Amino acid sequence: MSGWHFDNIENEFTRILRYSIHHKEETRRRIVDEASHRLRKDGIEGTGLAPLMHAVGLTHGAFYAHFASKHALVEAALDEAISQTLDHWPEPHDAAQLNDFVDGYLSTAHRDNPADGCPLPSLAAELGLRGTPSAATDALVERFAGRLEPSSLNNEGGKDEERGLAALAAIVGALSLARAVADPALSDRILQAVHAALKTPDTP
Amino acid sequence: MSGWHFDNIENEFTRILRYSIHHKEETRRRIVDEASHRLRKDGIEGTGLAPLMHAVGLTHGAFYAHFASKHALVEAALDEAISQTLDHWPEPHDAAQLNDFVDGYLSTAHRDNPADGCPLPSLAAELGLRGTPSAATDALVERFAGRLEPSSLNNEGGKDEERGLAALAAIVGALSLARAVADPALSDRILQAVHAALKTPDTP
DNA sequence: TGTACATCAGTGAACGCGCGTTCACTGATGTAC
DNA sequence: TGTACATCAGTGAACGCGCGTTCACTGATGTAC
Repeated sequence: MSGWHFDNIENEFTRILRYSIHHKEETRRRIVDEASHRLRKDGIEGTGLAPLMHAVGLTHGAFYAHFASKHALVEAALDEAISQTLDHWPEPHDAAQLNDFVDGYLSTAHRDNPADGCPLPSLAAELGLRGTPSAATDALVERFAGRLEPSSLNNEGGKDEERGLAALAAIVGALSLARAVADPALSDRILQAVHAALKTPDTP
Repeated sequence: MSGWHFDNIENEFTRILRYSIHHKEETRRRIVDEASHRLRKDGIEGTGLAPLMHAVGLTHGAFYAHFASKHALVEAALDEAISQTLDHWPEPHDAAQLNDFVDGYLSTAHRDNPADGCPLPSLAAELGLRGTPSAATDALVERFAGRLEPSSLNNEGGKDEERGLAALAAIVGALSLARAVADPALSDRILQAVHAALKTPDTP
């Protein structure tokens, strides 16, 4: 009797998990993933819900089965972009890995593919102007700056933390500017210039 | 006879200049000026023509008496913002003036008033993503980088031009990030960090 | 001086469109018995 | 096995709104004679 009762509950629970939640979670994940790329490529205002949902293979009406509002999606998609970014450029453990980090960040591939890159160069301005700053952005800044600490922007003075933040500002600014200028040669020179400036003293 | 003829033309010309062109030019100037501030504060997509025109004291219908399209206004307003920026931070002639330059650019006043500041931190991403890069942006980057050349981002190696571009990337990135983060303390630390990194070696 | 006319910056209503959001409905899946 | 019912992710039409853009019109200014 009580066994049957609990079995019933478990079956009900399993059914919900197996079909309802798993399937819905997967769809939600696909929406967030697509949005995280579109956000970095087209900006927040430039990312419309209808085109987004159609890219995922659904009609736009389905959106509100997954999110309360566009703002909720933007938060989730930004978190996803940040998480992908932190995974893509992991903590460097020696000077060589740090150089790889900087090389990759300042590469033309990164400049030319904002959709798959760091959200800071593409979204920092919009996040700042629109007054929707999230703690996630702060976390990305702090963690990225931490990973850049061993590099030295300056010859002496200043704490490591300061150097990391300055290096982050330089690479984010470099990518922003490299994408904004019309002349490809100038764009390359910007990346190169910051690359040279960030060379650690022990790797001349 | 011919004198009367030419006088007539001159009067006609004067009339057109005094009322028509002067008045219209003044109105156009007011539209461009207002737009240049709104662009830096709200972005290109965030700047609507109707609110803009009403801020200038006109109805939105009058807009197309002055500009062929929103795009034409954006170009003019960006040129104006760039020109204002170059005027506001003139060529430094010694280390002290260069330090004033960097101090002003990285000030909390500049961070907190994007409408009156450099268009690069607020507009670089939108200009890059939307694929509307103008030669004016390139000119601002080149000239600003030139003005920052005496500063050294690195202890040695690299040409002056490289150092100027790297310094520009750092201050533009610093402002972008300082505006994007939620925590005011982190925002201040970013400005401070780049400020410390850009201290010239001869002014410790 | 007075009347008829020309100019043209600015008005205000309207257009088609894409936006974020809502909602009654569908249809596949699974349960009840 | 077969029929009646419940669930719920997704559909598709519709909403109000602000956007960039168009256009017939107004009204102040000045000329013609």
